Amino acid sequence: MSRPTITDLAREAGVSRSTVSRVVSGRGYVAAPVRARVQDAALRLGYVPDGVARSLRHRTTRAVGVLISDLGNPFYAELAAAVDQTLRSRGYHMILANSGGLDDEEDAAATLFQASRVAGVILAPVSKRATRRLVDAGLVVIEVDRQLAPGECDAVLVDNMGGAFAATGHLLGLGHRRIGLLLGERGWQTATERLAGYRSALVAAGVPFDRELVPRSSFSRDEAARVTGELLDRHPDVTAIFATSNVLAEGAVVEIQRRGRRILTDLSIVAFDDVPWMRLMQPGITTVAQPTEELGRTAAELLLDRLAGGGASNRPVVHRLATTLVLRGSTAAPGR
Amino acid sequence: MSRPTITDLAREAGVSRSTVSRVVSGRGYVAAPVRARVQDAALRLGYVPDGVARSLRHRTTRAVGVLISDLGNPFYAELAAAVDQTLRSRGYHMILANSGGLDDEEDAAATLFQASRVAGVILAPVSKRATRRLVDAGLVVIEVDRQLAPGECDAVLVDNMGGAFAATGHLLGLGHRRIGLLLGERGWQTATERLAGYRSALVAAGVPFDRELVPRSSFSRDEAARVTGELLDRHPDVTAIFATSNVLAEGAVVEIQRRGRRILTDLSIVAFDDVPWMRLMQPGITTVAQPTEELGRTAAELLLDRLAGGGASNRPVVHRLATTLVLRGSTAAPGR
DNA sequence: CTGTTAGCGCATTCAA
DNA sequence: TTGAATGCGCTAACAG
Repeated sequence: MSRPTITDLAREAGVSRSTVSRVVSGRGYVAAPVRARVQDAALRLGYVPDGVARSLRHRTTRAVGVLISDLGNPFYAELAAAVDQTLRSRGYHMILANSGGLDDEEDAAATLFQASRVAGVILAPVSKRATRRLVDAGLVVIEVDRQLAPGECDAVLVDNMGGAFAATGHLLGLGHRRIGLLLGERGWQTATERLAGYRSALVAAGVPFDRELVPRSSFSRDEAARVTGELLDRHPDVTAIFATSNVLAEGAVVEIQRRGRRILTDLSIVAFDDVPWMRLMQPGITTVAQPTEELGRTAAELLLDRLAGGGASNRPVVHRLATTLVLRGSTAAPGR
Repeated sequence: MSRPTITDLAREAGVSRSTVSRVVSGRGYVAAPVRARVQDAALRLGYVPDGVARSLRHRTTRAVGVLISDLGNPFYAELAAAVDQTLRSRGYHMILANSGGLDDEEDAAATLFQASRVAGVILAPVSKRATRRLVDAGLVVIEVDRQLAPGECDAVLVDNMGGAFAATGHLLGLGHRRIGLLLGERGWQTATERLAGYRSALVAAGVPFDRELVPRSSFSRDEAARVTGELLDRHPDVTAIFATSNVLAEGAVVEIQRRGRRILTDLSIVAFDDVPWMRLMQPGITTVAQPTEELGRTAAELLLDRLAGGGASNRPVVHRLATTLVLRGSTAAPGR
């Protein structure tokens, strides 16, 4: 009734358990006819090797812990999909968890990963605590999208500053001087770097930075909508908005529409992170595209290479992937 | 250097391994001071119980295999997120795999789940083979979104026929008589049921069914765009399109825009499956909303209940969740 | 209340 | 080329 083990297989095929082990694991010598007999029995019994027992024996698994902020956000979903695909093509699989950006959840996930004896971890970190703990426990860990523990593990990031510089520069080039910036939570590395890109573009153009144009908000759509409203109320001279994530952009668009203002004609908008709806809008949303699929693939490959190459032997590497400014119709000269 | 085990803990705390086991697993009697001593040692050593060894001993894990078609599709991503959340709140976690709608991939995932000794499986099935194998192996399995093995396991579905009936009825009520239907791959239960809803709404309105208005395509965005183009070319009398998934709707919208036709004014459109961009469009896309979060939560709860209640004791249950027609601006009387 | 013993299913010595 | 023996880390009788 319960699932067959090598012992059942051994009895069925009339050989010892060791021999069965050799054929199912594909290691060691086994005479061809014996091998065939065992394989036959395996098929008959519907035998599937017990990965748990195997893992205990090998003291590691083929599982990789993947921790992202929010599966509902298409950016993270695509990232996870890319990680999964790369992992599977090399015989690994993924234990996926959402942190929701909460460090308690992140800690819980880290514990889960440790307990599961995963081969490694890929995470979009929330606090450096979890990363550090995992690294200290001897696990291979890769930080992705954000880096909170530089020098302690590999990281795969995008050029946030360059992307933000390009986006802001594009608006400035069109003649905008009062540009609202939707940033999400401060303190997150992506936010900090995108802010830096925005500021340095302003400096390059000789336009003064006005902190009033950078309202505080969370990363949520609704808060982005709210602060967009406040921004437009308090600063009617704002002619463009740079929303530094797909969700923030969504909030901004919702609010602009709610007020009956029209994108492009009344207000230019640039986003960060290209997601499908931005192409569907009319006009399409100009945005800084991230190489999301490459981000996930690179992280997974880095991890797998570390595993093959014997862990954290060499020093940590950091990949910075380039972004691309995708011009669509949502940006034009002000006051048109 | 390697991770501490109960043996290390036992030595550190000066007790036997069984006692350590009792305190870390929280089962059995342990004197308070001894307990404290062990917990102390655990903290000092950074001990985390080995879930693999535990699983081997218990002959089951706290992992649930989750198989969906495509993480990149917001419907599945949201579904997976809901499953994950419910699972985690009850101490389980998720091994997530993408089938991409391919039965080979599904088989591979089923094998992985079996090998991983998951407590149960939630899947959006591709072929009945995998479900059957899993059920035969004694696993608790829940089919979600589609049911391919009726009577063999629980299923959580939405009222596809009712939703399609409502959507089509809405268009008919506005006066449309020639309604294109984008269905995706035939043979998928969702497609079949949505087609049935479309047809019965036509019957109810006394409008003849024309198979020419139901072009063949896959579920991909690009193919949806292509067949939308062909449909509009061959049948200029079509005044409305019903796209039965969010991705198909995306393709239809892209093609309509490419031709410079305008939604609502030139052509009404109704979708199935409410995703964020449909609210962002102007006009917003009228659609049949699925209770996606509830779908995932219900599936997870059903699974967990089965596990608690001792497996597949009682007969399979099927949940049919209601859909809601969300009226937005993309539908109007024809020829306006 | 605590320790001893045995074994979950598998892979790996080591002998034969 | 095959089999016997051992142990991965943990839990569950059972005896003390």
